[in-house]
Amino acid sequence: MHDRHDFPLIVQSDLTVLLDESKSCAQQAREKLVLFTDAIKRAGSIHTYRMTALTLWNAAASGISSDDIIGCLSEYGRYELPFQTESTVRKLIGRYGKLRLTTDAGKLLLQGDAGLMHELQENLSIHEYVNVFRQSSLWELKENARGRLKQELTRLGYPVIDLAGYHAGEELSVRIKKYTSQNKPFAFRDYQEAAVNTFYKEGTVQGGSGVIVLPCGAGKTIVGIAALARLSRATLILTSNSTSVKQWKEELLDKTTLTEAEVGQYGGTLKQVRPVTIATYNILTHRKSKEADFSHMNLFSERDWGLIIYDEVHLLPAPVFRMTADIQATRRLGLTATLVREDGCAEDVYSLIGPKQYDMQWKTAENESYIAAVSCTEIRVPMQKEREAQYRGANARSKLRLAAENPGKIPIVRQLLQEHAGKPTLIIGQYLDQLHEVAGLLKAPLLTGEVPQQERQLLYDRFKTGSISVLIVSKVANFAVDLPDAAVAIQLSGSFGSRQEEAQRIGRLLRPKQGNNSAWFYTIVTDETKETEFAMKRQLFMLEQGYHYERLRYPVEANGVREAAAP
DNA sequence: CACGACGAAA
DNA sequence: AGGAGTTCGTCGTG
Repeated sequence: MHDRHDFPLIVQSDLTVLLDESKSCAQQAREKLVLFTDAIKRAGSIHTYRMTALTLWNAAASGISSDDIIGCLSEYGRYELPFQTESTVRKLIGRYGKLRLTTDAGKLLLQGDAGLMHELQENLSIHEYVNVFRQSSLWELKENARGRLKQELTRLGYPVIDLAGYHAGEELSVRIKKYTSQNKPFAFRDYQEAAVNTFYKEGTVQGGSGVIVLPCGAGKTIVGIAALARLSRATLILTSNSTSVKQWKEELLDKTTLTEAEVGQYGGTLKQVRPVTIATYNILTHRKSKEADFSHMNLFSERDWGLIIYDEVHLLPAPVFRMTADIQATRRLGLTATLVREDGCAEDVYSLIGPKQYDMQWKTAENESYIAAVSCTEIRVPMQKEREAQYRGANARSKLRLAAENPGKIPIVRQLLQEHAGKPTLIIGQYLDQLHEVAGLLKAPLLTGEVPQQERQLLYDRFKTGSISVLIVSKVANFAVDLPDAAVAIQLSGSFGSRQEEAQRIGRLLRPKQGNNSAWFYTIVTDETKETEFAMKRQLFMLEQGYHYERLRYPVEANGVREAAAP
């Protein structure tokens, strides 16, 4: 075999794949790799990706074959594939499509490969969902088993293709407007149209439930609206917070022929159940006391919904999964910028909402100028000399905080502000103490959870018009949908390895920009502390999306911060 | 009755 | 492994 030491992939026998970024073709390899893996680690230029049953089935659901995967691994692999890797991949991908849920004469059936189903019959956990084992390749299921059986089989390692169909739901007359309320021409972008086409194939039972993954700022709401209009049925929209509820309503009224009287908000003091109803996950899971039922879950049955949209499906709470298991005959559309869940419920999203139907790499959206080009930089500053001893003596949890609140970060912030003077800039942090201090030093306004809505609006407006160019924000910024976009974001501290958080924060920068469509994201961490590790974990998602973090170190001399090379 | 303040929950 | 934010519902006040 000729020398392949310059090839970027190293495939390991535990189904992890190392990508060496420094090799040629690494970017090409990554583009293919991310279609069937998750990113799990980064150490220097070596990125670790992993194939799991779930990543492989999601790949299979979007039309990728074993040959494509084996082909990619062999083409870019430095060594021959380890023993059994190929067969394991083929085995897992092969399971996709082996089991199908169907209906016949009103009965729910599981059909498939006789050998496999014979084997599964040994699993006692399956029996409670089965009415009659008619044949080894055909089981008649209990009426309410559809969701829970899928969940159980997925857990056992066998995905089910659900072809049991959907009930139509209450009809609703709705069309997309050619011109928005402000008389601007409106049309779907190609990828939005394509996403909806995969989700809903007229006259078939395929699609109809699943997840569409699009970058922040690529118009997920618009995709939801397109699906709603395509189906023209009563729709329940679930989302993460009340700002987002308002935003959905505004978009619906702006882009469709739906009237005020047809769109209801369910939450707070308003409990409207209308042909299109928007609610938060929070209210669904709210109970009066620990023992009481989830009384608001009735919302699922209060109308004959033809479609349920799960916005930010990566945030979906456990009780809503349970409810969703019971309504598998209703079409379901999940929307998200990232399928990554830190709580391990990705499997439930797959089995109960549906497989991934469509996704687009953030880098692709950037290349097409749908979103701004963000350059990401991690800046490492040393721990202040006088704090080093304190840091060493501290316990694990105060260590992180000491590192995060390192005052040595402040001069860097000043320098970055100078570099990007005049551009709308967000300074984002995790600890209120630190943020208050920075706000005082920089004489910039601070937005936290305790700032009343009115005042927030005032700050947003002033930021939008440019009368203030720097805004310091706490975690409110993670989900405040109406926070204006910025061109520069500086992250002073962030929470433990939350990829979602990093993605949300960068999402703030993505709206296309005037001029050369550029934006900058800086994350400042204290060198040689736990904080760098956390930062690395947060960056995984963006790395998976093809973003590259530049890394700078700021050496300190006796008299302070030395000038570093401009990024 | 409308509204804001407050505590509890997850 | 933790801090911050959000939301609901209740209670007190004008």
